[in-house]
Amino acid sequence: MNTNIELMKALCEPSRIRIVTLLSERAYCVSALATLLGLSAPAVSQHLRILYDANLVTSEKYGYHTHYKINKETLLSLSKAIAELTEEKPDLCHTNQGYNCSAAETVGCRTREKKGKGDKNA
Amino acid sequence: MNTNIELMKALCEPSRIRIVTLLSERAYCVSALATLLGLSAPAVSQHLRILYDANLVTSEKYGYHTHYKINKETLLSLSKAIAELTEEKPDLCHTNQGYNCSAAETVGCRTREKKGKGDKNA
DNA sequence: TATTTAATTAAGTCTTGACAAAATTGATTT
DNA sequence: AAATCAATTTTGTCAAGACTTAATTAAATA
Repeated sequence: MNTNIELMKALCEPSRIRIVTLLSERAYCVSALATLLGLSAPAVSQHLRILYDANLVTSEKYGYHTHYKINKETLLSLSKAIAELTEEKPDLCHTNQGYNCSAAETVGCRTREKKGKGDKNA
Repeated sequence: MNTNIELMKALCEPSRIRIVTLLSERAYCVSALATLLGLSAPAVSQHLRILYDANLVTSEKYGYHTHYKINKETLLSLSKAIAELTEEKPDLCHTNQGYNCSAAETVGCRTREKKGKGDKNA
C-alpha cells in the first residue's frame, strides 16, 4: 500500500506525468519512452523505477524489451483520495493539536493577488 | 485554467499536501498552519502562494488574519483527470510521433524488483 | 498618528533530485 | 562461447526549490 504523499511525490515530476500519460494509451518499452520524451534511457529508467516503487506502473520483459504499463488500480485510488479531500468533514476545530484558530466570520476581505498578473509595470 | 502538470507540481511537495489536507477539514490562517506544520510563517506563506497560483486554495482576509480554504472545483478536476488516465483509449500506436514500438506479445517475463526489498544482505 | 500584529517579500543557504555519460548486468542469438 | 542489444546501476554535475532570518507591507486598534 502507498500513502497519497508517496503517490503524489512520485507523480509530481513533469517527465513522470508525461510517462504516465503516454502509458495510459498503451504499453511502451524504455527506449520508446526515451525517444518520445527526448531523454536518455537511463533517465527514463530512473523515472520508471520511482513510478514502479509507487505501484503506479507494472513491468514485463519481452525478449530484449521491457514493457511498462500503468497500474489503473493505484491511479484510481489516488483519484479517489483527491476527491475525498473535497467532502464535508466533521468540525475538528478544537481537537486540532491544541491550535484553536479564531472563527472565520464574514468581515471585509481582500484576496491575494496572482503572481505576475496585472501590475507588470506602468 | 490549469494544466494537470501545473496542479501536480503544486501538490507534489509533502508540506503542501499536508496543507491541503488540513484545509480540507476547515479554513486556517497562515500562522495556524505554521504552528500545525512546525514551519515558519514565511515558509507556509510561500507554499500557499504556490497553491493559490494553481487555484488549489482561495484566501480571504478577516481582520488581522487571512483565511485559506481549498478550492474544491480544482481538486475535483484533478481527481477526474487522474481517473481518466485509466480509461481505454483508441490505439494510437502508429501515430505516435514516428515511434513504432514492437507489439507486446505475451512471452516469458520477469518483473523488476522493488528497491530495498528482499536482498538486504545474507 | 503611532503602535501592534499578521502576512508577505527578499535574500541567502543548503538539500534534493533530474539528467547525462560511463560501466555493468542479463538475456538473446548466432 | 562470443557477440549483441536493452535496461539498469553508478557516478558526478548542475539547477530547482524548501527553508530560515531579516526586512517590508498592510491593516486594525488605541
